[in-house]
Formats: sequence, structure tokens, C-alpha cells
Amino acid sequence: MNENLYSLDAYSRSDLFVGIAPEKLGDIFCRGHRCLLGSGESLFHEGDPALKCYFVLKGRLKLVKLHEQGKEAILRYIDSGELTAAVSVFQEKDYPVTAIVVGDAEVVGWDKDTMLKLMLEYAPLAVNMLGFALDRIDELQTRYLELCAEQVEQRVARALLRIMRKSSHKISTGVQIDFRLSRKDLADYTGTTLYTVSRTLSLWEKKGWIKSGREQIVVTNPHALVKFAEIG
Amino acid sequence: MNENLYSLDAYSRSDLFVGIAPEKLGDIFCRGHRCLLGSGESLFHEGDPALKCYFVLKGRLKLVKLHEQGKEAILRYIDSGELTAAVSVFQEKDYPVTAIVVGDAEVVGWDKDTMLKLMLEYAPLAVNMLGFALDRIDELQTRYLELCAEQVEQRVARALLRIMRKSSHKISTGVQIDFRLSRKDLADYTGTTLYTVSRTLSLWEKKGWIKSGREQIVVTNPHALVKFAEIG
DNA sequence: CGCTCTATTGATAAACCTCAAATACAGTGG
DNA sequence: CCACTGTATTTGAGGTTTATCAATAGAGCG
Repeated sequence: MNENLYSLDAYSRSDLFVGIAPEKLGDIFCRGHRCLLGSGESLFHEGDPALKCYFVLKGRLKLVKLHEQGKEAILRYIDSGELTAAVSVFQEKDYPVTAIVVGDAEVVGWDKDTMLKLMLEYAPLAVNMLGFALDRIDELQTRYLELCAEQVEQRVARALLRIMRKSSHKISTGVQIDFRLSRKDLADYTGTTLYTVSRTLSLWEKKGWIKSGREQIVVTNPHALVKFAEIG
Repeated sequence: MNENLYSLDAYSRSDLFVGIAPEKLGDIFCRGHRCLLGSGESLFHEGDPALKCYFVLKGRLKLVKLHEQGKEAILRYIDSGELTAAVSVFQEKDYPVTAIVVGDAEVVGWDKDTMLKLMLEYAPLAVNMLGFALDRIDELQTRYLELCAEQVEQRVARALLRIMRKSSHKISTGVQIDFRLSRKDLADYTGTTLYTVSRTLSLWEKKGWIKSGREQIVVTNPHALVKFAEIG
């Protein structure tokens, strides 16, 4: 029962369910399938038939898109309280991206039919989903422009700040990223190489803007980083 | 009356209105504001309060996003039969992009309230909009990956093909892009400079893949271009 | 015909990637 | 507690891609 309560809590905190009576959340919850996942597991894979969409109850997913020559781009981190793979509901397509679990995670999945029924039954759900889709378009467009117009260091700064604003906690020395984030991850997120990210972070460490270790970063001077991200 | 018929025709051909009875289109049409636009005019500008969303009846829009240092990215061309600025309906935000008219165009705009009423009255409209939003996310993600992983020439090839598939017509010597497309446009679309695009097109012209003039391109060997776009 | 905008092309420089090798670190099992 | 092993990270050197700058040529328009 504790588990159920926990999950319902994650539901009700999410903006996805704004406008839906809290007592209905149990119903929505029951009609999906719960799933526990370990670090590095993939929830769905690019090219698989898109059968379900998922709500993250706990933990985090990394959405990546793969390129032929082995390169990959991190499109987004999906924190708990967020929905992903909404495509599955509307189109008879394969997943266009891969979702990889970061740390441990717990998700609920609904298949196409169930989700369609839920959307008809709980109208705000569809509207909220459209709202989120538009948010994601905006974010992608912004990052697309940054990738076009800015140099690597500036993009890394923006990436680090974007991740920090979404998933970090204060510690004595600064603001720490909540999850394991390697140089390679940051590189894939910003369209560069792990070498360049490493050099960049080393430089910032010398300047006292950050403090970084193995797959782990603390931003010690967010203000300086913000300024740099804006001016370049 | 001829004009009305023309416009209704554009409506009914658009996938946006799938699921809505054709005889209702007149009603939807009447509740928006028609607007004729000349080449280079901007329909809305990044940073303006987002009051309306627009359906393109005729002509074409260019969606651009501007960067501080004068650079700009072309996010998308919007052909007739497509909707843009759906953000305006859902969020109290400013437009995140600028829409510039390419050639001459005719659009219909609905303000937020009208659009919300229409969506409630004609349910398929909301669902179709969500479907299109998801399509756009997919396209942006794909282009984002390409920008991360591919070199300039490959990206230019993909861009030219993407534009060709959407807006071209056959002529005796090949497939001609429907609208004026400068080297600068292609550069802004692919995240490079007009110089590099010029060099690339010159090369392809020597190879006999294209035939280009001032703001105008004919693809004479689409097959070769497709192959190049895939292999790089 | 002259004006303006677009395109071409060469030379140069900058940013960044690639490769290679060394080093640091976390986790594991003795 | 320590050595061991597999990653992650750092850093240098060198090369490639692509941007930048500059100058010229060409095309369309009044």
C-alpha cells in the first residue's frame, strides 16, 4: 500500500494531471502497467513498434537518438512526473528514439487503446499533453538554434545549466546534479566530443565555477556560468 | 465567391481537418480573419505576444528563430494547408519564432478564444493538432541529430531533398524547387554559411546533380543526391 | 545603364575533432 | 584493507573541417 501511495503522490504532483480530480488518479493509475527498471536498461528502443507511452514515477530516463556511424544525440532527460512516447498513441509508427534508464526507475505504461480511452474520459489529459508537446517543440527549436549559432563551450554551459535547473539539489559547496552525468553524456547532449567537454570542464574548474568528479558535477558558481552561457 | 471556393478547397485538402464534416469547414473558415501578405512581410515576430494561430491558404511561410549575434536558423517552411503558431492557443507566451512570407501568401488567423471554442466544438481538430505537433517533434529531433552527427555537405543534401519532397514540381530537366531559395536560406536551414553552401552547390553542379541559378535550384539527379545524403 | 542584391572563389584562420597515451577513480573480490 | 580491473578522465599533438574575410562577377530591376 505504501508503494501505491507513493505512486499516487507522483501522479498528483505532475502537471500532466492538472484539471483532473485527484480521486480519479487511482483509476488512471490502475489501468496502466507498473514496471521497475535497473540502470542502463532500455525501456524502449528506436525502431521497435511503438506500443505504449510511459509516465515516469521514480528515477529518470535518457532519450537518445542514434546515428549510423555510432554517434548519438541525447535529446532530453525525462524526470519523474513526466510522460514520454506520446507518439505511440497517435501514430502507427515505430519509436523514433531510445529511452535508457539512468539510475533506477519506476514507470507506468499504457497501451494505445487504454490511453485513447483515458484521453476521452479525462479531457484535460489530452489538452495537457498537447501543451507539453508544444513545450517540447519550443525546447527543441531553442536547442536547434543554439547548435547552429553557438560554439561548443557556450552550448556546454547552457546544457549544464538546463540540467541543473531541472535536476539538482543544493549542497554546502554549490548545486549538485542529481544523477550520474559523464563527459560523454554532456558531449552527446551538446553535439561535441567527450574530449572537448573534458577540456571545458577542466577550464571551468580552474576558474572555480564548478567542481567535478567521475560522472558527477557540482556547480559552485552558477552566476558566472549563466553569464558565460549568455555572452559566450 | 470564387475566392471563398478556393479557400474552402485548401481547407478540405488539408489533413488538419480530417474527421470533420466538409460542410462544417465554411463555419470554421468564417470565424477566422483572412489576410493577404506580400513577400518578405512578417506575419508575426519572435517576442510579440502570441495572439493568433494561422492556417496557410496559399503561398508559404518561413519560420525562423533569431540569435543575438545576428545569426538565424530556419526551423521550417510552412506550405499551404498547414497550421502554425499553435502555441498561441495554449500558453500565455510570446511567439518563440518569427514567420516570414515567402513569395505572396494568404492566411487565416484565429485568436485564442475562437480556436479553443473550435477545438471543443470540433473534437478531431484538437486530436489532429496533437498529431501534427508530434510530427514536428519527430522532424526536429531528426534534424537535431543530423546537425550533431553529420558534416555540412551531407546536411545540405538532406535539406535540399527535404525541401524538394515538400515543395517542388517536375520540369523537363529535373525537379525544381517551388520558391526562391537563396544560398543564405539553405545555410540558415542547415546551420552553416552561405559560402560553404555556394561551394557545395558548385561542386554538385559540376557533378551534374543539380542546376542552380539566382535563388533557384533544379535537382537534375535526385537519386545521386539521395545516395549522398545517406552515405555522406 | 547603373544600382543593388546574390553568388563565386581564393586565401587564411579558427574551432574542433581525432588519436594516443597516461592517469585517476569506483567497485569488486580476496 | 588492499590489490585488481574496467571505466572515466585528462592532456598533448596534429589534422580536418569549416568559418571568415576580401574581392570579383553576375543577375535582375527600375
